[in-house]
Amino acid sequence: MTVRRQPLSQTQTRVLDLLSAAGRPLSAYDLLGKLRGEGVNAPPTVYRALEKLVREGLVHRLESLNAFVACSTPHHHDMATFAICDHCGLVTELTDRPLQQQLAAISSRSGFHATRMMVELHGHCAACSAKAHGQGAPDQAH
Amino acid sequence: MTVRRQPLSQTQTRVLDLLSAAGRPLSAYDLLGKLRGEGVNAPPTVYRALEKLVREGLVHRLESLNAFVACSTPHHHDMATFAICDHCGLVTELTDRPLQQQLAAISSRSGFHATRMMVELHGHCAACSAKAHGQGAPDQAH
DNA sequence: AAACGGATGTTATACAATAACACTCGTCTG
DNA sequence: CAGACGAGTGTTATTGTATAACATCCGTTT
Ligand SMILES: [Zn+2]
Ligand SMILES: [Zn+2]
Ligand SMILES: [Zn+2]
Ligand SMILES: [Zn+2]
Repeated sequence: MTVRRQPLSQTQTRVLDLLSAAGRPLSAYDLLGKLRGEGVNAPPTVYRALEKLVREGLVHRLESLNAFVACSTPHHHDMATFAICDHCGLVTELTDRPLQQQLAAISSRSGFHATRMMVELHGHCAACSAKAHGQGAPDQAH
Repeated sequence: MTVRRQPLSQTQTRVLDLLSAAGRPLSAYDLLGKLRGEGVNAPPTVYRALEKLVREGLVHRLESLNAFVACSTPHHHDMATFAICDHCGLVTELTDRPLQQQLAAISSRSGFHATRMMVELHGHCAACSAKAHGQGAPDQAH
């Protein structure tokens, strides 16, 4: 099951690099901000690059944050699972095959055929759970 | 585990009724459109009502659609699972306790403590799958 | 009476995404 | 070679989603 990968354009590469370097989700406008002065001046360019990268499975869109992250292990999956720390903004991409199967099973019980599954968990990461201990500083998303 | 329910205001009741009557997701601006002429003229009022209803567990926000639906079985859950038909717009709220437990288990492997779990499946409902049979009319979201 | 919480109104603004159209460039093709 | 084509981009404008900030109202509490 080899995945054919189209070569990336200048802008697409640049966007992917920025996301990888950030190591956290960035909004399209965050990216646009970083790309101003490099010849990219308007939203459509950024959105088009992101669209391509998502199509290629190199980037995921986090629906609950309106933001994008570089895929941690580009393996061309229709399903992405994320644990999002509402305190420090850390996002961890999880992979769990049984979960994917279970989700497909649950939905198909009602005759549903899933083509795209998104799972986003909000809460607190290990570090922040340890620190906060029930209550503490207000949540932020960086 | 009885859930204390604050009484709803006029506007909150009205928004919930509109969502229930629609039987499908509505955006905040859809709701605002229906409420103009009833004394509601600006987004904040709608968003505040929605915020309250979501807090009370009577309404869910669909992150991947930027829209809201009335909870099919208001049972005050932190977790909601939705199957969204990209063809006809039908949204089905699923409940599966084992899934919730499995998700908690998967995330807690990495020390994550989830407070809110969002699962949204996109694909085709039973009716549309039967009709389309592999390919057919373009998807729409109504 | 004064303070308070909850809801609302109002204006303005920020943030997210797309429409529509023109242009370039490399590749394929007759 | 000329022309068609696809992918990417630039540009301007617009639509859609959500919140900030501040003022008002009202019923309850003290
Ligand atoms: Zn991934
Ligand atoms: Zn954290
Ligand atoms: Zn529900
Ligand atoms: Zn359908």
